[in-house]
Amino acid sequence: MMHDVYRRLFDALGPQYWWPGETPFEIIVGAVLTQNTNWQNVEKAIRNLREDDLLAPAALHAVPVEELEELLRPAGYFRVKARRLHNLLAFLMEQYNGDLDAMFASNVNALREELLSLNGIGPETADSILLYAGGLPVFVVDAYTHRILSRHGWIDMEADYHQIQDFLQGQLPDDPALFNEYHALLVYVGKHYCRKRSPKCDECPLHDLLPEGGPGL
DNA sequence: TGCCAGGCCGGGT
DNA sequence: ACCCGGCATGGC
Repeated sequence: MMHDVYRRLFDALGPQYWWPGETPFEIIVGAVLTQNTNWQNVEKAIRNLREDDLLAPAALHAVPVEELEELLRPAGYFRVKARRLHNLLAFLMEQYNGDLDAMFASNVNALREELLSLNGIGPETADSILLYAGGLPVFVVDAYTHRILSRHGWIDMEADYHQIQDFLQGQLPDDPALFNEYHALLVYVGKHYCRKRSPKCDECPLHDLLPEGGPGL
């Protein structure tokens, strides 16, 4: 079922060319900055970092947290995010000497647990790092995923992160490229057709898959 | 103009 | 175990 949904979305919308970032490190930074935040604001902060040539582990780790705060200000929650990012960078430097390839070469599940143990890295941020920066086969679940799947009645409203992740991965081949494209397509649908307040369900490519009587909320 | 955005943490029941 | 407030900027 969920694989058919993927094919439907891909046929209707085409490839999304995600994640919107150029290097694995930039993707990692973006994953932290985009927590509950509009991507446009994240881009401003990343632009600040790029202008100062700080899009590399050692260089960014060397920036004092107070300076980092100012660079991250446009991304919102800037004090929290400066600490979280610095914290993640310390981990990266201490455990892997800033070598991302080395980090992603380790066991996926072990690495996932390590990331989750860091303050400020929850399941979505960890999985975004693993999939989009590391190319590892982990499905990223986000607010859009939850909303789209629950409105169609495919999952329970109360389903938690891991239930949704297992539900999807259980029906899909273990393919990072597929997980990548699928999540990107869900974000597109979430932004354009499945908004919180003004959903345009009747224009959504999945419209005919809605349950009888319209979407559940 | 208010409401919202690709979460996560910590403290209170 | 659950629930909830806090965190903050910029765009529509």
